[in-house]
Amino acid sequence: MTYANDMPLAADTALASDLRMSVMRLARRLRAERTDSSMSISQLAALATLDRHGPLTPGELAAHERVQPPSMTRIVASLEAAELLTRTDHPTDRRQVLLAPSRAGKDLLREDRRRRDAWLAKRLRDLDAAELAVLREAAAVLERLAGA
Amino acid sequence: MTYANDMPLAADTALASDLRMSVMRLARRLRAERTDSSMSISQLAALATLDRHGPLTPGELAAHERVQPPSMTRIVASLEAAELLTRTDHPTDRRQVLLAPSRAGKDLLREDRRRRDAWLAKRLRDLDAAELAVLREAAAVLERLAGA
DNA sequence: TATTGTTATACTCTATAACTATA
DNA sequence: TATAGTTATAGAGTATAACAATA
Repeated sequence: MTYANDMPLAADTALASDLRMSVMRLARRLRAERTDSSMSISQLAALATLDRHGPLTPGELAAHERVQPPSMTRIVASLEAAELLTRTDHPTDRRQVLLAPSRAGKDLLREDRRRRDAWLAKRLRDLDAAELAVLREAAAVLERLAGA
Repeated sequence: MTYANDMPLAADTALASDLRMSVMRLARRLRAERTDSSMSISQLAALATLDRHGPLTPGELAAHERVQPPSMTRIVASLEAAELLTRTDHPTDRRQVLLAPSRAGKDLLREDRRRRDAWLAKRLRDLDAAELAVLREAAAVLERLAGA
């Protein structure tokens, strides 16, 4: 029985509301489990983006993080001072530079992820098999929703 | 077959990682759908807490929002200036005051939720019946995880 | 004397505008 | 002349310390 496409819009609206609240609430809890309070959210986010996308110029990184270039200049400077990223010359354009996480930067990101995963994994142990199965399927669907 | 409780811990760690990433990513998208850019995140969050928990004193509200009392003084002052909340005298202690959202404040919160729900509901229409069923069950599980 | 809330002041983060170096 | 990045400066938002009013 595939009634979902025929259901009144109200049903999806209620699901949207429930889902939004539970997702936002869990996200707040996960956010609170940050590793290193010495690095700000913006600094960690910029470093994580470099780790995901590979080397970027400051301008590209600013665009990705939706901040203005001067703001990224400061974020990059602080990460560089902490030796969490490295700058290398752009191969063809001497105005530009390429940024990448250093070994220490990668280690910090890995530790950050590890701690958050550990917090969540610990709570997953309180769930039964059926609930875990639901989450396994839901993770993929949530990912698609976010990317849409 | 209920193998989940017997599975090696690594399996839950992988699920934790996948789930964390998808939840955080969706939360970012939902956050970006804010209604009213004239009110900051902190202001909106404080107002929403008053709406959920009923009248609170400034001190209680500061504790809920994890900010210091002087910071809450400023947030409350701005909400009051915008006529989004009201202050009433505490019934027994003249040092304290009770804060509650005004009618306009409730309307603003409702509009904010409506817009976010609409964004998500629109995307839910792209899913099939099985995926919607998974999300219906997952919403409850996620809620429990967040509250744990 | 302790507690609630506010005022005074400083720090962090981000923005816009102006500047330097390179294309 | 246009573009990449930085420096100078200003505006939010939050914190700590000091203060006023009430318990």
